Amino acid sequence: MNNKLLIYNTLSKKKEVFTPINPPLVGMYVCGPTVYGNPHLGHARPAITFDLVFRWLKYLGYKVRYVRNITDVGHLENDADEGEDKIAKKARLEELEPMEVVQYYTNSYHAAMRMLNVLPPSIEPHASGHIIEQMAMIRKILEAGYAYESNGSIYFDVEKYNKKHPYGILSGRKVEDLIAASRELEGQEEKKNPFDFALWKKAAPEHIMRWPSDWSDGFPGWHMECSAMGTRYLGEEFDIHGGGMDLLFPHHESEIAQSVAANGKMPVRYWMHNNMITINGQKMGKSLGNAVSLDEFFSGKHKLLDQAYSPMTIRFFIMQAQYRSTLDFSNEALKAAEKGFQRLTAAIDELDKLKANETATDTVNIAALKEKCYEAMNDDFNSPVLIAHLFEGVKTINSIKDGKLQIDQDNLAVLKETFSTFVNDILGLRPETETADGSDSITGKLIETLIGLRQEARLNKDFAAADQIRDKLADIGVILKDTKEGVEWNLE
RNA sequence: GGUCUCGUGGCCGAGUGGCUAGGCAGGGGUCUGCAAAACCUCGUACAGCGGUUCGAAUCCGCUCGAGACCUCCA
Repeated sequence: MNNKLLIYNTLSKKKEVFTPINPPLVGMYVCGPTVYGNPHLGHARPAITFDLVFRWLKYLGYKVRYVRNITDVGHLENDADEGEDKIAKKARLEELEPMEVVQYYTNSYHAAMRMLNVLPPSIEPHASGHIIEQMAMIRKILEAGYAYESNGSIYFDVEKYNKKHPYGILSGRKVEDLIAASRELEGQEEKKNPFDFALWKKAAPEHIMRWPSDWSDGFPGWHMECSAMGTRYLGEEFDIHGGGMDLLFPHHESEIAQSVAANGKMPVRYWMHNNMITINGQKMGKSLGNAVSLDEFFSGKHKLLDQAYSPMTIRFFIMQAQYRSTLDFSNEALKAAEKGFQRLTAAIDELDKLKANETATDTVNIAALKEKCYEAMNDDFNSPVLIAHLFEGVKTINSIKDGKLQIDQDNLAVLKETFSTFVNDILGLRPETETADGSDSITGKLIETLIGLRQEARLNKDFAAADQIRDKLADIGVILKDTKEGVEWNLE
């Protein structure tokens, strides 16, 4: 187990060996949701991706401080520096306090994350709770001369910054290209250049969310929160910063510029970006109107969905693709994931019941399988390859069960440990169906009784009666399987 | 228009110079009263055209197609 963890770094566009700044400590910051709407499948992707990263780093023995923010202020509609705050707009439309909107959608985000078995981060800071830190950082940028005041608002001077530091180092953009590509938008006369971004915005009179500052009653710009909170909890330099690929520019690019301007150093060693969920080949996004919320997946109530999909099906579906690839949503693909996941969990049930055979002659070697699982995760968190290896294990388990293979005590122990580690702890998958051992409940006893009656019918070769019992049980969601060891049942 | 990414069998999706990815669906078989499950087995895929090479899905060039970012989105 001496292989190294490789992480694809967006900054270098290469896989790099992961070397933390202060081992065994690891600092990781991931951009969380702007809480103005129900969480959708697109939110699940980064949450699950970085949950996997979090779990694996911890498994490797690192002490991880995982910070995932809640954006509850400063995220504007339309142009980054104009338009209404998303939260404030929702509050106005629904006649709620902005913080009511924030609380409501934060709750629903948390609920969805729990369903998906996403571990809570170590710290979940709110932007609105860190206005002081954001103002302090803006002051440092002003003192360093990389920002200017205009009519009560503070803007970052991209052109000046770019003379000493490359603006575009992360996204591969050049300021000259930005000039050419920038559109003429209204209300930008305050800025020296259209691509300058707001650090602080003076609030219009009708704006509800506002704080007093040295410059005006206003609110921080969107990019400020992540820089300020990342610095606050992880230091001026930390290990990993993650988020969706759509945040690469301008959000993350601007974070780098802000931190370099304020602190004089690159804030992050490894930038990680998950790719998008697509639907019919197009990005799933709230503004595109093709987003399906997680609740709709769990209930099946959406016109694009043929059926409901359980949280673990969604989780498995997402992890069957590498995080840097786009993942295309379709009912067919989700159903395939559902079946595959059922096959995996069924094998895990069997694994508990397997017996070792000490006189085994052609016993299987599990150590190699475990090693391959380990290598897959160390290769930039390659969950689809990990899952492929686990399915090799599934085949092994089923063959042992069928008596076609034998396993000794040591290998059986390793096999159980491997599945427990990689399926439960790392992939974070948990079984969803109730197993057949619920025979101590009244319901269980009733089912066992009916199975007994069916077995009598079968002995008497009264197959019509036997099949009728099986069909009726199936109607209420109890599935029977006749095996060599007897009848197994589980709930659908 | 600029920057970038990608095009893998019926579907999803790994791999990225020579060695079976895997899952789902489908065909055939074993087992079973039947069914289900499981196991065995089959399909002979890498957008197109050219080039490099002993050898390319994998490298290079061109063509076609798709997508992302450049404005809020995870």
